[in-house]
Amino acid sequence: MDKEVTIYDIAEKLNISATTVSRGLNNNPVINSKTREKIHAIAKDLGYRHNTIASNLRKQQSKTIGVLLHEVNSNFSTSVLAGIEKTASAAGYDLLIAHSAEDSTKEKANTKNLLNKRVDGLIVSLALNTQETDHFDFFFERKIPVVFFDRVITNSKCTKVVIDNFKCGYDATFHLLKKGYKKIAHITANLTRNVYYDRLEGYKQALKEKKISFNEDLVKICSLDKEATIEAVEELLKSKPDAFFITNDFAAAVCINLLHERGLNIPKDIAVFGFNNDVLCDLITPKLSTIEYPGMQMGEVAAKELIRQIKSNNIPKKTKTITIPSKLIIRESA
Amino acid sequence: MDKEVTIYDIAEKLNISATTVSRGLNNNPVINSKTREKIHAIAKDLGYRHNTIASNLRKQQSKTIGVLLHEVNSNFSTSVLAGIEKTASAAGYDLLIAHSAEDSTKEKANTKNLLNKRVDGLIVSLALNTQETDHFDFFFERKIPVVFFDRVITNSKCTKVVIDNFKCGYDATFHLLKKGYKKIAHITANLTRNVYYDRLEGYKQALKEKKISFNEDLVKICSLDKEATIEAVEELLKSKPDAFFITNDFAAAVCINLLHERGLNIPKDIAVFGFNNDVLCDLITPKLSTIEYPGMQMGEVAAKELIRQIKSNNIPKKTKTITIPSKLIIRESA
DNA sequence: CTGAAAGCGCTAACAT
DNA sequence: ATGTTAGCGCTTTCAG
Repeated sequence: MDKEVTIYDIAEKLNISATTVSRGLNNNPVINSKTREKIHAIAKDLGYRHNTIASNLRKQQSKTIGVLLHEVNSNFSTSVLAGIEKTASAAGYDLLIAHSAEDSTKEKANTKNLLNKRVDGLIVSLALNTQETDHFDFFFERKIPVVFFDRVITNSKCTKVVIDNFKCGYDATFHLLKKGYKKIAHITANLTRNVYYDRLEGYKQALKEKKISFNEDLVKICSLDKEATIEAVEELLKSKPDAFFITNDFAAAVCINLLHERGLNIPKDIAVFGFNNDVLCDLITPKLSTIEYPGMQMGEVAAKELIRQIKSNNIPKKTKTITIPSKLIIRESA
Repeated sequence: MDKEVTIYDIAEKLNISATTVSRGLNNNPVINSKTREKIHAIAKDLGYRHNTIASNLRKQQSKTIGVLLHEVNSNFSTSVLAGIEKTASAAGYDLLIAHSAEDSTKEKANTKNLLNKRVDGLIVSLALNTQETDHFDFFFERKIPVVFFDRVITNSKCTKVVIDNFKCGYDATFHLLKKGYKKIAHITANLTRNVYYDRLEGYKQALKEKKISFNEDLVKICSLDKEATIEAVEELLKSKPDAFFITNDFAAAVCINLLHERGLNIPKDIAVFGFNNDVLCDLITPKLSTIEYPGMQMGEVAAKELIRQIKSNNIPKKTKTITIPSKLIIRESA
């Protein structure tokens, strides 16, 4: 690497102090505007670039937000990411993004790395198999703000941005029941994650209100990818359900394909209800009824709250839950 | 913020020098293993965390790769991102991600920011409306490796990872012609971006070989989002095409929906051919024929090449183009 | 195997 | 309005 130009080089050239140069470059109003202009001119001339690392070391901050995602390769994750990016960059924060690939071990390593990188705050969605969450204690102890979204910690005191998963599970199931479907299969994922647990509880509650007893055989836990979903649907079909409530639109679309192959008509013979309101809902046949799950908004709200906590240096003492509105989107499949 | 523990605190506690502590923490083999263990123990005890910022300042590196995306909210972008992330994190690099939201001005600002942040290298896909590319000169001048992928600079000497867009455009068109379609409409985006330009050239070449004269009225440039696509399809239908070749699967799916609404049978009345091999291709009816566009692999290759250049400190003097294999995926729609 | 000294580039406190 | 001094926390000589 060629020698980098520093503020000292500029100072020397102008016969002034490095301090003045620093102030000039930062447009500190205390500096004579003539001097400031000269500084900027020489800086440009010499090809100076601000050394954010040195500045950050001195200022003891990074102006960077760590984002810990369980997976980046999904529509929902990216919507959230887009929301975070938009809000953070508007406030002058950079994003350091890590993803855990649904692996708790990697999540821990990433947490530590982001801590070392001195991120000013952290936005997290937990990996599927994360059980203990003590790797976040480092942040809590140091009073570095952490905001969880979607897949959140359930026991610890923390800030979380979620949708009302219980209500969504309830509403979807209730909608199916109201339409006359009685034997509703449910495909979902690891119940240690709040999102899936709460939806299942909502499902149960709706059944209860309609005096339908809960049948364990109608519930399948799987990873919601294509193969796992096909397996789950095939298994569930043995119990002859008249509807599927699946906590992921992609998986629901896979299910619809399989039902079509079996010659079933949707929604006449069997209904399918998804979750997320992914773009694909509108593009498949029949169009998928689902729950709107506003990822972009979730990202925006999470980032906004985190930045607020960073700036005010004020972390809520108690659990703070922000609930994003969600709603039923009824299309053709149910 | 509570006072952070530094290597000096550890040194004091053990009555050794900070140098030794530093070496111990970095597992420098020159240090007595007993001493090393003691250092690690105390470090843990005091809640020490490595200060990457200070370390980076001293070492004059950041172990960070800047990623400049034109948009994060798409399946393709995220596949690439996942590929980059996987490769980079395996090699110990962090990702600083910025997106330009298809805006050249934002792209420039991001470039500068990443430069200041001392990223060790840059991976870029250009915004739709970027014309001049002198904002990358800062990197070239400083011999900081830059790898472009997908939407690349066409004139300047640089490293690029692409698919053979010309061939893809040719193959898709040729396939349609071979199947007997003769009046092929083409919907694509801004032709200053190589990807769209090259595909159009491929389209023209295939027509030429089949002695079909190029008809400008059958080509529409648009942003490929839902509204723009609908408008483009409606406009093109006036020319009574018997096939659509659309350079984006999502837009192709929107087109199929619209054609269904018009009561047209696909592929009997009219064919639709997409681009990307998005997951939705398999889920819509009819299943979409398309071009496989391996985003994940593109990301992996781009990151691997960038890291190679960083480590070897060896930037190719001439343009280096890496072409990722792509292929036709024939399903039901064409 | 360990330590002393220096310095990465910047900015904040304290002068003037 | 500008300058002096010091130090953020680490690693890298160089010396023992």
